[in-house]
Amino acid sequence: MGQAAGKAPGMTAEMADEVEGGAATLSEQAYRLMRRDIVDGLLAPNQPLRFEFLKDRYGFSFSPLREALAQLQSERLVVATAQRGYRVADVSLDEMWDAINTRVLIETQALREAIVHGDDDWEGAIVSAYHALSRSRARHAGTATDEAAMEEVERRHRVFHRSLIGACRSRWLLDLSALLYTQTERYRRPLLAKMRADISRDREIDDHHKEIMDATLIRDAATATDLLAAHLRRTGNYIERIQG
Amino acid sequence: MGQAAGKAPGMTAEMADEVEGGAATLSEQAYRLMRRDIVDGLLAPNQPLRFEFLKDRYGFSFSPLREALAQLQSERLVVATAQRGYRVADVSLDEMWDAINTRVLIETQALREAIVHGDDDWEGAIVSAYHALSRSRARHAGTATDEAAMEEVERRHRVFHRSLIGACRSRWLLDLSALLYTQTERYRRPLLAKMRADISRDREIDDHHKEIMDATLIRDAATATDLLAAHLRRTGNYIERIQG
DNA sequence: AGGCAACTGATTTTCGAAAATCTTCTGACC
DNA sequence: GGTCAGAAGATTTTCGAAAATCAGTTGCCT
Repeated sequence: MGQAAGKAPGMTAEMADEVEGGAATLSEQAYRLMRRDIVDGLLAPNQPLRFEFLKDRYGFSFSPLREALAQLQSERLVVATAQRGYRVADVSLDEMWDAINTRVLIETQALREAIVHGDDDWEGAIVSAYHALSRSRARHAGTATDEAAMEEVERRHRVFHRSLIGACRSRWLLDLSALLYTQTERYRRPLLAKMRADISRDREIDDHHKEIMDATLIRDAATATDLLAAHLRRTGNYIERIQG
Repeated sequence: MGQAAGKAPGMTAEMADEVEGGAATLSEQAYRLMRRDIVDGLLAPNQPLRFEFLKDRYGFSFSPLREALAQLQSERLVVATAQRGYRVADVSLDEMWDAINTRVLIETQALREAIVHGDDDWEGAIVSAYHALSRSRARHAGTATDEAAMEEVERRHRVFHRSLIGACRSRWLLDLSALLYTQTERYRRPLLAKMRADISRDREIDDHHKEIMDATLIRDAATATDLLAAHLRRTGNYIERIQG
């Protein structure tokens, strides 16, 4: 069972489900679990990652854990210090904005290229992803306490964003997009419950998604990329406001 | 001895010398050595990386080797297949152009930001780096057989390019620039001897570096970034021509 | 001749102990 | 009380053997 599909930096746990049934090594499993927990804030920024603690938490012995940490290190989700182990990489508003702005740079370029190359299937995937997301959001509107519902919305949210750039032919742009998505999720996901409880904002988000989609489908690259950039930055502003 | 300075993705072996005297773990050493050998083409594209082979070659036992490979995997220099080990990531002209174009996207943005934020020290670093590179190139012009001389030129080449974006305040752009630099070096370094023996081209390169520097120093971002993009793509064209 | 199962050898991955290193505590000295 | 050296305990990293898996070969059956 190859890992080529599973090894793009920043690949989400959802996308990894396709190979979950395959023979993922223990280190691969550890990598995914830890990455998820870092992104969700369950492993806190700057938290030391002691091996006995990780062994208790995840049930893996040290070697797979170390391999997973080596990968997470290269993705800047953990920081290694020789002889003194690993800790979760810190977060900050500066880092958040750096990640957002870099993500804007990458994803607007990926969107531009998708708009150039996209075909009917690509358009269909966008429409379908938007539809699923929108319905899911509406069905669970204001439901800020149902974990499974929120996970479903998040999964569809991810699929929607990914579908926009689905026709981009640059492997590097797609990989970096996924990497930066993960980084920015570290700021957004811990605030999910609060954001989802904000009904008017939730409605706004849906509108923004639709505007991005519409501009994309009529192949208006300038408008689509502007809307995407604004959407990403608006989330940053919201997070900044909440964090104080 | 912290590894924060040593862990930026794609950091070159030269920059790592600053921490070489520190207590680098065996896995860190393995990572650096293997990365260098992959970039230099000594570990060939698509070559399986057998652990006994690596143990013989580098003198490390399996655990540090595995950790190093995990890092290289996240940097797309090796490909992992569950239960079947690792192999060096393949190269292709398509991949080269993807890496070059993505590098152009990242580095032109980094240069734009450096031009906005750069101060006298930054300018001084550029001038000094250009001077050192140019002198080194002239001193070793046409010397395509002296390894040490070529390494010196390459080191200075790297320092020059890095100095251009030295005043960029985005950690992400700097890290991604280093990562993409490493990727594109996989195509350039194996052809170094041939390129350095091409005297007229070598003189041209020097001229291009100067033009980029001059535009940067007068803060003409549009010209500087155009020249940088053209420089990077010209190298791609040269490689494409040689490879057939 | 082709297909399949079992076996053998090669290779990868994991395990846990040993070695190495760091951190904290204790006791002696000023 | 403060400082320093040594000891003890905690933690990390590495090692190499065992367990797990893969790849190739052999033998049997149709």
